[in-house]
Amino acid sequence: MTPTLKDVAARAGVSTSAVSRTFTEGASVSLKMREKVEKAAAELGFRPNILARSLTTRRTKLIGLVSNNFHNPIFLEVFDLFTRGLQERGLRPLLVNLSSETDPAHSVQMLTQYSVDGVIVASSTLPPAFSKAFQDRGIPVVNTFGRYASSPDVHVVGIDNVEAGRMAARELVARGYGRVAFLGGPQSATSTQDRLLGFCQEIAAHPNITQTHSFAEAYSFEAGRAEMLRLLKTGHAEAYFCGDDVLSIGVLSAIQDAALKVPQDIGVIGLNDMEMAGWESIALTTIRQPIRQIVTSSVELMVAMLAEPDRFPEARLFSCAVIERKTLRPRL
Amino acid sequence: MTPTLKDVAARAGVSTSAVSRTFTEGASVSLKMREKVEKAAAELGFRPNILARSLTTRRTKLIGLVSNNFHNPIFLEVFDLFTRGLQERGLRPLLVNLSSETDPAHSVQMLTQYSVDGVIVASSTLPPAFSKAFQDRGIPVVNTFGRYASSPDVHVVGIDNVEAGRMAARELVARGYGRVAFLGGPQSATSTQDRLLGFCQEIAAHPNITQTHSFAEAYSFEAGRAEMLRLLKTGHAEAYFCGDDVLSIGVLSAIQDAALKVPQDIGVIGLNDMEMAGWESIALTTIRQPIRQIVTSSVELMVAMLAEPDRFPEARLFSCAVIERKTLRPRL
DNA sequence: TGGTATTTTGCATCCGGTTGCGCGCTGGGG
DNA sequence: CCCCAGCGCGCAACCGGATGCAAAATACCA
Repeated sequence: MTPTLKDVAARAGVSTSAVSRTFTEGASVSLKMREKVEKAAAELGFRPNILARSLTTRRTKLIGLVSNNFHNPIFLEVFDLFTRGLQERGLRPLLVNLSSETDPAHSVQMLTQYSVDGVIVASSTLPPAFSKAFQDRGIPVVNTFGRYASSPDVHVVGIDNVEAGRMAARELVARGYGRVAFLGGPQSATSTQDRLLGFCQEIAAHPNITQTHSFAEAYSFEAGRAEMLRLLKTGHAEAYFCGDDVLSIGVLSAIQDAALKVPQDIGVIGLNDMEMAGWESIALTTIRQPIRQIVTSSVELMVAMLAEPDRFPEARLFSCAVIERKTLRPRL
Repeated sequence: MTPTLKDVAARAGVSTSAVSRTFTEGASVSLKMREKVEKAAAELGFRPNILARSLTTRRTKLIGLVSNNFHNPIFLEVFDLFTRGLQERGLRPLLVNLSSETDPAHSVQMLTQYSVDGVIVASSTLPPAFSKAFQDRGIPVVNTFGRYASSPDVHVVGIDNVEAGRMAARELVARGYGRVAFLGGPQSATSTQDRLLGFCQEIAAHPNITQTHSFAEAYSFEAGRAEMLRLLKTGHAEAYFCGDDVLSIGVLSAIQDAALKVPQDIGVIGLNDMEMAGWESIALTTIRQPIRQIVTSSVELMVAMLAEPDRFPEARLFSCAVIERKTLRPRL
């Protein structure tokens, strides 16, 4: 069907090695030979089969892109940036959706069966042990949005979630809220844990402010909305720091249902600054996580690891910033 | 590093063929042999290398998943459903983002270099010729969200966009709007063209209703908002059929900016029924496109084509339904 | 022009598996 | 007990391409 090395070699009247070499960067081929081969190849429409090549080169240029977050719109942006970044560098994302796959170990196996050159784990809700499993198999890993402290053996790119929690708390304090709360994502997510930690630390420094917290079941609109509806029944705080924008938007929806006003009755601050947060009908005050930089940096780190596999594990943390819109009352 | 057939064969004291056969479905192996091999394989943690295998079997189980729509949240849902559907059937999505890649022909080449078993083109803004390029290379293609009429040589799964356009028009007519408009996505998208066509057809049957139309530059919030802001300056219609929900939401935002009320001053009906359309703060009246069925059906069609490559091209069209919320005034 | 240094080239082997073919073994029927 | 059928196994070739090595071709220099 598709032409092979052999076909090209036959047509050009040269050995297969010669053909192979013209398609191998840095191989020794005379100009005359190259021209002859390229002509024959062009006529046949030949392109080397990367999978066959990978058998000897041990490079597939396949990168496993693993995530379990397919319900948060911010991840569409993440996938967009990842796929483009990888493509620009000649790498190909093999997408793995862990939402349904019961056993993560299974996808470790699968990705090794496909000889991926590396794996990017884009999630803060997957346990660090998962990322480590690849490492143990000798596969370079980058854990994007991961926790940096607990796993010094895996590369991490993201933000300092503890600091983000503090930042949110400082913002609520600055606006004079007396009863504040954290409404996090899944409690098992390291990002949730860290944001809560930072939040509590900061609030603790202000004895006159009371703090409570609870968790939504997922980083999703529905989960945020459901949790807030529950809270509204039992009495609520003056302001909420939500672990994520999409969660915040769910929360806003619940508040609206209860015929309460934001920011007059309740304040809300999110985290991420997804595109939607800026839409007029939402206008969410939030903490911007520099998604673009995080993803770009993750790709660059992956490329660096491919060149130098024994690279020492590294954490790349980016700083966040408060984006003020209309869901918190003014600073005092 | 990772154990190979040979290693297992050596440890089990059998030929490599025997090992290969125990891992090949339907091959002839005695029970005793199978046990011996499986024991050795388990001890070594052996899994056959799918890429090497593919050289002879000519099956990679890799499916190219091509799209250029990474800004419409509905596509996160689409990717979620696709990846899960493919995974459940042992297929692996190789994701291709065509937004940045200038030359689509390049990705045709790339996907053939990776010997993908099939390609799913999930887009209505890519020209049918693109899907056909795979067909011509002998690669099974499914064009999800494609246009069924113009390309009887490529499998298409989606909706009848002309009918969807009619449906929207009927809805506006039923609510007594006198000056209606279509605000479509990119004019080059077949979906836009067809929806406009149906819309015009239906309105034409009502001589007392006037109709205009214009196009946003992309299926995105910003594009919809920008186009509506422009329209508001030059005088606007009573109701708009937007080619997509995310476009509609952009339109709603623009209307809000102009201090106009929906549905009192302007009516809006979208298309898709993305999750967000149901959120309280948006409450978009829209035409539901059965995304789940479309994607599931696309995957099933792909599986069928893998089993029977010469299958006759087929169009699978699903019907839509109006979901009434709060952006159109009541029926008369 | 001869001789050596340097490229280029082809041969053969290998990457990790699969598979057609033929042989040996087992088993059942006569 | 013999014969033949049929299953199970190993041998060897092959999938598409990369590469070490040595031979061949070219370049360089005196």
